[in-house]
Amino acid sequence: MRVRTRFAPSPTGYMHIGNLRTALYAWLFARHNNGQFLLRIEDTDRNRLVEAASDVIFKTLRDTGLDYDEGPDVGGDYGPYVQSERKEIYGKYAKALVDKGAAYYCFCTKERLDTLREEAQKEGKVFKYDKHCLSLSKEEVQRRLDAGEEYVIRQNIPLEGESSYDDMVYGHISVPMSDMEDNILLKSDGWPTYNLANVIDDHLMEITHVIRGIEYLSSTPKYNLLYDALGWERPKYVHLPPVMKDKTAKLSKRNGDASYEDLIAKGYLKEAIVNYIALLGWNGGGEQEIYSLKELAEAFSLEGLSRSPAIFDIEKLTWMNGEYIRKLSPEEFLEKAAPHFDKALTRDVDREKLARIIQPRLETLNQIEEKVSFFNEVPEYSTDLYFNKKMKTTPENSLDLLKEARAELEKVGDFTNDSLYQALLAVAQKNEVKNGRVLWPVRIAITGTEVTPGGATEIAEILGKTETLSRLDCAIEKLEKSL
RNA sequence: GGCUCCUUGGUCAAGUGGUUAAGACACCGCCCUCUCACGGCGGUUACAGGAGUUCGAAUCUCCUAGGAGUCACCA
Repeated sequence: MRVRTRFAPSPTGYMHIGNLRTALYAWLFARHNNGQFLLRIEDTDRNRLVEAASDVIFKTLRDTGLDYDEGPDVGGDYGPYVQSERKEIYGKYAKALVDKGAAYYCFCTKERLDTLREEAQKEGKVFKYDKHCLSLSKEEVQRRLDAGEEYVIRQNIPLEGESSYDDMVYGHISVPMSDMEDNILLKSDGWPTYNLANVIDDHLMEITHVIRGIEYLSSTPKYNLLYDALGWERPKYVHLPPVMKDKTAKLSKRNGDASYEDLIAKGYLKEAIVNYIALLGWNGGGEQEIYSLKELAEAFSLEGLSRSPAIFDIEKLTWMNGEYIRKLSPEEFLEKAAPHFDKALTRDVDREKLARIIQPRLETLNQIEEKVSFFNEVPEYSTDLYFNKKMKTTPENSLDLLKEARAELEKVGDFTNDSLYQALLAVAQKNEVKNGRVLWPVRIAITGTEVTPGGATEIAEILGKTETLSRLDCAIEKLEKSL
């Protein structure tokens, strides 16, 4: 039997990390087993429609490399893949369930239900529908249907016994019938609820493994009753633990927590995001942490899935992102950095050289802006920056060496790192001081910044001779004034 | 509250009756070094608690505690 998995999100307009991870795992399982992966849009809640929300889903899956064999925008033999285009199908099966006695028409008004709910609450009990309409005779049901009365179709849960199944992650799950309610399968607006739609679609689309969030773990026995009533084979189930923001709260857009788009906007690489979330709830048993999508597909197995919630740790993602940035070829890096350079640089500098010194020092692409701003102009700074204990520099001793350094640098024809470094080293040697005594002040003088990506001579090379000397002159002048 | 599930360092986690209880992030220290970062080396920190089974328990059982999910004409 060929493995078929699916990702079935409801279109909300963004892709949150937990959802993406669910899609990833479903995709990985399918690919690992040489199976098929499909996308289905669950939009049966007509009150919550969001304009063009499916586009975010299409785009994110395409972006991350989670290609689907069937789906709304790619077609397939089991379509349509959007639930709102399958309305008649659900109605048909809802009625079939009624005929089999597994479901029944219910005409109870909102008012009656509310009253019941209130009473239950007063008595401190959990409200459960009382199967009131189950006792209606066939004739009466027909009469009220003919009269055009509003109705829903409810699942008829047996009064006794239990329903159980074996989850591939959580093991044996068993729920007493008495704890299940006669949930609504078909709403009064004619649309199905998730309870009905997921069962019909997963069966019709021949899904072999249902991979979804843990929120469905305890309602799955109810769905199984439907499979049984229809005489359908139940799929295998793989429920996934949640992705948490902290110990007690789930990651959610409502809390302002990062979505996939947000992370991309913050300068994270899609490969790093995918790699990181793959490890949030799964591991291959070994020590490998950096995985390409392809490697993940090869290594993925259900045994590696965790049962406990995982907290989303942006720090580790950030570290991993740094790893991915460093792995980029110079060309790839330049391409990804370009928009940030455009934004950050007002002066014309050699981007290739700049890229070379900055690439190993980045954890996110967005850090480029802050790290290169001194190339545009020297910021306001205090001459206190010339104090450095380890280098044994002070504004006073810096001034003298700066003057000497300036004179030497002016003589350098080949204005490259190596030559510059040699020139400054010579200054240090001549004065019989440690290298830092001259390198530190030079770097401060030409950057006005305590921490820079790269050393004095690397930066001088990028700045160029004219700019370097001019900055040195300004710095010398500034020092003289302050002393 | 009922039901279902979960519980190894701050975080992700390996571990399936006998281990000095891995590794990674973070943190700290040292080295490298023209600052920072990278890299290298080292360090602090964990089996939620309690009973039991067993020669022996992070691993099996039970209880307690904590947490999560669910209990909609949302998915």
